[in-house]
Amino acid sequence: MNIFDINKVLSNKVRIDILDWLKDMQSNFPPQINVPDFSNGVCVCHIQDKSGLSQSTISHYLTMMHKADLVIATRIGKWTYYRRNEKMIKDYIKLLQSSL
Amino acid sequence: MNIFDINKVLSNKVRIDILDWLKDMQSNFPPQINVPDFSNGVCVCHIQDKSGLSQSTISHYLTMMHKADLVIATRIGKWTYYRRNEKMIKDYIKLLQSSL
DNA sequence: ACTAAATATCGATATATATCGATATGTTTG
DNA sequence: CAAACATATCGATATATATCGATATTTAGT
Repeated sequence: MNIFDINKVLSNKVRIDILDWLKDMQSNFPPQINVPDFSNGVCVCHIQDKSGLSQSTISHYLTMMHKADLVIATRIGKWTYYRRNEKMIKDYIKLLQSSL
Repeated sequence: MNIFDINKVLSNKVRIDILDWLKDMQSNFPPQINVPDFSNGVCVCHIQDKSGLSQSTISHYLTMMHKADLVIATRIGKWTYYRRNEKMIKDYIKLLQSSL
């Protein structure tokens, strides 16, 4: 893990927003249809709807957040569900605390 | 204060390094000549020497770090001394902790 | 006032990021 | 297996960032 690489991912308002929305999926997103609950996260299309950006842009953002380990991706059928990687987020903050 | 604006400043290795070097100025920089100690920080030329980048680049970096309130600048004579703004750095980490 | 030194700003260029629409890939279902 | 759908990837373009050398500004000492 590298502070400035993660900071790059987090230097964009929409990506910070996505991480924030995923903190409370029940209130920020419509109920899931193809899975019983939010335990795997939220599908790309709902994040896209909320962001107002194009499908390709949001998919790209989620991919880079996933490469930085900030989110966990789960493919179920046609859908990919994304949720926060709380451990990584905590580790990142701890690293900042100790090294900044 | 805005998380992603500060993250932009901190999404560059050299700028993170500078903040780190300024944590222990005695061991990271030669003794100051025109001022008695490091209480106001380190002059631009010493930071430039350590970084290996051009004078204009380092001056630019320090200016943006200053605009983000991450460092405090003090002009004494021909020299500008930069030191960490510990309060701001703490506030930034706190904000990250509470909002990320 | 003139010169030299330290820093800041300007202008240029190369590289990176943001963002889109189009296309490809993978999955489900008729 | 063909069609439909969700997501991922590609290719393009506009904007931003990194970085330099050159120039301007500020200050100190003659």
